[in-house]
Amino acid sequence: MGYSRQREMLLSVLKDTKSHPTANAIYEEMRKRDPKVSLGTVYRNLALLTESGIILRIDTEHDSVHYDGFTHPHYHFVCNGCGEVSDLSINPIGIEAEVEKETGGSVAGHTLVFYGKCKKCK
Amino acid sequence: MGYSRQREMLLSVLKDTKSHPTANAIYEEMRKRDPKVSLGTVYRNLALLTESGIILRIDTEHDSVHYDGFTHPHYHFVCNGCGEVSDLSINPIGIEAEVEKETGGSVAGHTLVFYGKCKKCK
DNA sequence: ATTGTTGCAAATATTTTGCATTGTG
DNA sequence: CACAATGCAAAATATTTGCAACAAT
Repeated sequence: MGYSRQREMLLSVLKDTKSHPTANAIYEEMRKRDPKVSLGTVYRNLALLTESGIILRIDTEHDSVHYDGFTHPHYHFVCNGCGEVSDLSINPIGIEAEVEKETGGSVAGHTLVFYGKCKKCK
Repeated sequence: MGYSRQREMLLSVLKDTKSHPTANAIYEEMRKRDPKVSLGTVYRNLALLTESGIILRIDTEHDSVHYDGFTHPHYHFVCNGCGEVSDLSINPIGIEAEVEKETGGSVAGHTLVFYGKCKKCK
């Protein structure tokens, strides 16, 4: 994976926000800086960066996939009202070894998502 | 939500398997019993049953949404190799109160998904 | 020069919806 | 009968991909 201006731009968009944007929201933001970027490029780079562990994808029960530029291990809270995705600072749980024992496989990571109503929507 | 033959069939398909099928897999299975069922009906019933908490939806980083007829609280393991989704019997974590304190909102539930390689794909 | 990446547009895949019809209470 | 649910097909959404042109090393 070499360098590319668009990939840099995508990363910078993602690092500059706490809003966990969707592919389309990232696309819209990138278009403000360069109206020529294409949605295909956004998806291709999101896939590349996710596979390399440089960014994180967040799958929720609501809309399409959200992305997170903050890779330090952490969890998420999703509001069932407004759909907002926010970071949590609770400590990572340490039960992967237990899961490996139960499954007989190997665990590479896990995602933990809490659902509910945020302060505003409660 | 009244009774319907198709909804019963869907539930029975889901109760009879541990495979956490996708909407389409459920549709195919139902077609074997009644070739007339439509995919729209499957999706409508999956939405209804999920909202009522009668079944569970599982969002993974791989393919489309999986469903689970087993509602007793539990977590999942997804194989990055074959895509198989399996149940875990580890104990539910009790940190929703902590999340409520941090967010100032209310928590209704959470999902915890482990990723890795299963015994076969390892 | 070679290889990776892009923009564009078309193709897939997934999910939702309108509507006339049928099933359930 | 009244209302809910269905089948079908079309629409809306989301994502992936082929390919010729362009950018990076």
